[in-house]
Amino acid sequence: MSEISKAYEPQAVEEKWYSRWLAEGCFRADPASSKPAYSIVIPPPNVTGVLTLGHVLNNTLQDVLARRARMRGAEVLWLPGTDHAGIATQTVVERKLRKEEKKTRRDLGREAFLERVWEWKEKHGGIIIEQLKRLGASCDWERERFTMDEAYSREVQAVFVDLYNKGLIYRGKRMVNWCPVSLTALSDEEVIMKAQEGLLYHMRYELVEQPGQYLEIATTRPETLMGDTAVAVHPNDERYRHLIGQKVWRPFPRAAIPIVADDHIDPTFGTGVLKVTPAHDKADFEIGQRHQLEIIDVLNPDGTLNELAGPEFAGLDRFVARKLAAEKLNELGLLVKEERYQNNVGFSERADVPIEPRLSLQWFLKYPAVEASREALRSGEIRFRPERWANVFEHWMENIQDWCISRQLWWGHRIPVWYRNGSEETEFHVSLEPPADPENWRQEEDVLDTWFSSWLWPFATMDDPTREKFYPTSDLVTGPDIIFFWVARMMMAGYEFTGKKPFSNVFYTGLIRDLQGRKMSKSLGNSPDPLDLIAKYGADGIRFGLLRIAPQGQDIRFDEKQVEEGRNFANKLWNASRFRQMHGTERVALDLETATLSSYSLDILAKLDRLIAQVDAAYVEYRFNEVAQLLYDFFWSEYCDWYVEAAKSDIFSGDEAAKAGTLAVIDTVLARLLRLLQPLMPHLTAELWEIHGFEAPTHGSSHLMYTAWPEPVGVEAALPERVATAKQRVGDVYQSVRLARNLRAEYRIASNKKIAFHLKAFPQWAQEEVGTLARLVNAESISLDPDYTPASGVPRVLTPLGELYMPLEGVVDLEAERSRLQKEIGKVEQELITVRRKLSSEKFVNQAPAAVVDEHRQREADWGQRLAHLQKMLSALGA
RNA sequence: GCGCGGUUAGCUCAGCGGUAGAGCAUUGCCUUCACACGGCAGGGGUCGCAGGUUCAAACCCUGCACCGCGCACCA
Repeated sequence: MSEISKAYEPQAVEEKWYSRWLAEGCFRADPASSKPAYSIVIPPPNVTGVLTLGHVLNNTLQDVLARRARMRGAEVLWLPGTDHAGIATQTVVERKLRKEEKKTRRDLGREAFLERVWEWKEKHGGIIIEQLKRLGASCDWERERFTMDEAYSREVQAVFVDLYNKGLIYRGKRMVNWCPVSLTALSDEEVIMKAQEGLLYHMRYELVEQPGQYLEIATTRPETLMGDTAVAVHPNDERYRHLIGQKVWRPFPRAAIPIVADDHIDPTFGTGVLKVTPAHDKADFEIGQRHQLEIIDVLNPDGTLNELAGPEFAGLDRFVARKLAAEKLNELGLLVKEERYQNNVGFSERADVPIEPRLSLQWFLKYPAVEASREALRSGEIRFRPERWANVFEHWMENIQDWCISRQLWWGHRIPVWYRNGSEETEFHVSLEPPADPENWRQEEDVLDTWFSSWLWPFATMDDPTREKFYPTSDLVTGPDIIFFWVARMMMAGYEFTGKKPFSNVFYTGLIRDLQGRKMSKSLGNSPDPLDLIAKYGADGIRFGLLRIAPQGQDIRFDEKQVEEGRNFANKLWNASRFRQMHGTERVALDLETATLSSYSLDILAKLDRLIAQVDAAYVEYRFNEVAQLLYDFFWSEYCDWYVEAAKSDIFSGDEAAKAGTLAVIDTVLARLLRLLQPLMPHLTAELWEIHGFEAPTHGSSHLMYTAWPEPVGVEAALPERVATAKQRVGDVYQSVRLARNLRAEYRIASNKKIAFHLKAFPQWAQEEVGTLARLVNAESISLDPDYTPASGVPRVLTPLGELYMPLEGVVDLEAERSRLQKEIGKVEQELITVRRKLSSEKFVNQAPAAVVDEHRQREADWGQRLAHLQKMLSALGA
């Protein structure tokens, strides 16, 4: 086994294990299993998507949960798949079509275009699925689903029909958010408010009844004034009260429009006068309804102006028209001023252009099961972690508006509605099947919002036996940015259509940002390709690195250093295993009763037991970063830096019993550690498990991933007194080591130089540990002569094991030693003062918990003893 | 405007009532028989500011400042 390479090389190992797991069906979920069920559905990435760091974090967390559940004896289903992502996918294919064939989708026609999209999907879609495999995701790939699969589509349409029949879906002409680029309506959630630097134009409209008198109006959108059908003031605004009911001249096209009074107007904003454009603003539309105003739509769907805006404007883009309108007002002497102004403008999430409020005929949904969903969170039937996201959810649910679910796209689930030809769409048929006489009917052109299919994901992806076993799902891992888009809607769909919650826990990850705190985005080019990172550091490296810095629901600033750290950790594990293999490949079982166990061994076993308990506790709270950190600290610091170094005494001692005992402990620690790390670093741990030939109880397969989650060794319960003594001694030895190394470093002694030490005034047991102490401080020897009399000025330090002297030829500096000791005494005195001040406070002694007071008393005694000892050493130096 | 986060070592972040921590970076020593993707030792912090509660506050409370996010919006 000594031929294992010096550095861990992840690529080959990761590939080997992943294909082995696939070949052996390790990820397969069996609905007929008698094991308890554990299930997760993947948040389906867009079929157009490529893996981002966000996906890496999100899916690593899911994998950790799934893998740990397997080790705890669950039958695990992690169900993967992709989302058809209506607008995104259609846009990608349209762009390609335009670029390669200079054609639009309309040139091809609906059917031919959809064929192209499917072709594209077959060829390029689902890249992300292959990328997830590189990460080590233990999804049951045989169950991969797509939101446009036949069965899934049917379920989507059935849900539409059902909701229609329940009276929750209706069609209506309403103000919707219109995307002038995608040419479709959007839901409120797909609109992102952004602060914009713009201009506030102050213009004036002449009063019809009082020529030469003007009403000043402030607006950010002069290009819509051609659609103004009124101006409005607040009914109680003294400045304008007398004008209500009169008229003003709209300058172009010139027309007299009324001055109306409406409560919606804020008299303190601008001039207190609002131009009312019912066709192009939601609030204006409502004012228009209240006052029966005419609606003049001056915009085309693509955001250009139409002929109603007048010949000069027809065909102009809205932003070009804005400037022109301002110029024209200026020419007419109607522009009072322009001032810089910051306001919020709604942008289309996909196309990243300002949306237009637009009156159009759309399908809407009144959300079902709203109360059941809210109650689920309140009662704890569903839990969010971190819990603060529940407030966000609650707030949204409170103010919930009907959902515009129709989209003017081709790629998606076509709405199952047919209109009778010639009926002006007043007679229609809502059903899964077309009407019996299809030639007389025409199907609705629109498709459904992508999220109208995603909200069924937790159950529409499952067949009956699967649902029986695995639904409701256990955990959901997703980003808080889709609480409304997805999580809330899944809850409503779950209760409405299955009568059950869709999941028990929702874990919200943080967003991954760059070092400047910016969101990762393609356009900024600040998003590293995870595949490159995997190639460079290994999948386990990136997994561990991200896990370690992923606090609960907090945003993360990503630094490649963190991945490097993960890689280094993997390498350290590799080499610790290599070290073990160098001392024999035979496994030695640990028998606590009979084995020869050093204090160090007992101590590390106790620490291992504590680690297991801490890791379990962290998992209960979904504190993944803590899990990673605990394992990292234990392994690197406690195990490698301290235990293994100390254990070398036994390994190289020639005492076979001591060596065997130590190797058994090493095996015990490594075997448990590999199991604890399996969910985090599945490939590396699988490889090492096999190299070592470890064995453990399993849940039905010999793979590490199916071994039982580790139980504590129970060393403290088995050997309470010996462990207590060992802990005390090991603590003292390690502290002494630190002090001795410090002494060496202070005298600038090269790390590799062996030094002879003398130890005085030691406890009896120190004799047993002096060999290990010598090894750890790289001592030539440590003599224990009680009569040793140091020459004046010999470097010395007081350790828990006694006075340690480091006689060096030519280094006898009385002054230096005196000042070193005095400095040390000064520190100890300071500590004593602090502790004594505390203990002299009556309130502290009477009111603090007894344990805390005792701790302080103990501290006082320790420091006091130490002070006395130091003073003795100082006087021995000769004052 | 309302709400939610954040502010701790040069950087990225843990800690969230009882003597300030990690990784990276930095300084010095070391290629000694697991590992230089490494080891040892060190330097570096009045825990955003101001009050308060408490025997004890980085941690709890109140206010303020700055950064980020969400919701709602005034044209």
